[in-house]
Amino acid sequence: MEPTGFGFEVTHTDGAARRGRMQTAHGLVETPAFMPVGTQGAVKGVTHRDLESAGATILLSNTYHLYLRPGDDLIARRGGLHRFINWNKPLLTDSGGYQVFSLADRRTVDEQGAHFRSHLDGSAHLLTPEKAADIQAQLGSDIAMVLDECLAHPADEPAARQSMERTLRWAARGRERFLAIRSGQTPGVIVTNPGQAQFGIVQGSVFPSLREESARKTVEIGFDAYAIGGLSVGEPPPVMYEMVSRTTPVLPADRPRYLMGTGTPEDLIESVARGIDLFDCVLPTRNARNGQLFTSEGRLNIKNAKFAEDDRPLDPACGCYTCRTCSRAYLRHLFMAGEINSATLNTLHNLNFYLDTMKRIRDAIAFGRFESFRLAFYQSLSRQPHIS
RNA sequence: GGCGAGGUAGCGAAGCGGUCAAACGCAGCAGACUGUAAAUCUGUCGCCCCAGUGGCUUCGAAGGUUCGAGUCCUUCCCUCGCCA
Repeated sequence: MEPTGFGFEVTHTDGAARRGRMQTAHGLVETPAFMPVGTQGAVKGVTHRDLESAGATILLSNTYHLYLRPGDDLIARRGGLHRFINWNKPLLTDSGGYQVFSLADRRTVDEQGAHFRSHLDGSAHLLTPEKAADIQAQLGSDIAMVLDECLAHPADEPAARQSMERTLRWAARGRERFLAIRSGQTPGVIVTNPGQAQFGIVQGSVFPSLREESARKTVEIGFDAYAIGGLSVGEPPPVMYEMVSRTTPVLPADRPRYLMGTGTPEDLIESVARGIDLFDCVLPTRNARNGQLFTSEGRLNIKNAKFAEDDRPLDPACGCYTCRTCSRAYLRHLFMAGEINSATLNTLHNLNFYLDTMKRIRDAIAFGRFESFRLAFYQSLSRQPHIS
């Protein structure tokens, strides 16, 4: 373990896939891992207790949203995000880089940073790489992300290069600020987690040479670990897999690799096969609220009329609370009736499915059987495996 | 019994001579969702098909006026309100 409280150890490899242990200031994360998304300090529809019993070991939260409401100062006065939300396990905070993408019509970007008009009250806010580091220091997450520019797809190569190079300059500034905070040179900033680590983010759109250059230069800046950003933004999955394949070999083998914002169960498996250790995605939680459930036999839309009198569990192969206690007919009724329990039960299942899939992936790697796991996974979906 | 208001697609409700198979909302049916402005959004929603500036049948019922009627007239049936 490093002085920061952060460390990583690869315990097994199977092809490019790795199984490992990531140490943070609030505990250990077995990798490959999936991080449920709790943007505003909560995963929508479920309690922390639900998350723990589903096997979540690390949650993701969001700098931009918590800064706007309730404010990082308020959270710092409560002793930091862990204490405020009463989650005593690892936390990662995204920097707000994704909001540069998702709130594109409410912001402008220049060299300084991203100028936002708050979606809550229209007020103006400037998020710089330094500010993102300050906010995250006050939140006290175990892993802070550097501010990047998540570029929309498609982008042409000159634009992608320009954006990637700006992200590199922001990365250097963000890193410098992070180190200054750590060494106590920022009196105005309340540090609520001295063991916080910081990850850099690789950009470069869908251009392999830009991805490779971004990875190399981000590593040169020197972060605790590295993420791949700007994917899962509308490009075809094979393109994303190709970008991952081109990027992971450039990243240090002794540091975790985090593919941001991904993905479908297939995406997770394909990315683990290419050397990814960490994921986050809103898909299991958002789609649960919208009636789409992930099962061992593929996706299922509980809204469909064909489930109205279907007495089977969602996924006979699943042992989650929802599958143990609810029929498809009941879950459909709850959705159609707009019952809050619908969101909760569906979210519980989807997260269980995702986290269980990750556990199976870890076990498969440990036993050196990841490729046969991958093939079996496609077989259960009655689909052809991806071939790169 | 008298006076008044009204009967439009599964429900609610626009429509006041042609551009009406008929706005809009709900319900229904289907789809999308990938570092969460999302319990959201999109499509569809009389019947038929070769799926289109396509065919057919509709706006309480029956008749009528008109080149043309959901829209005007007559009669009837039925709802609701007020008065007896």
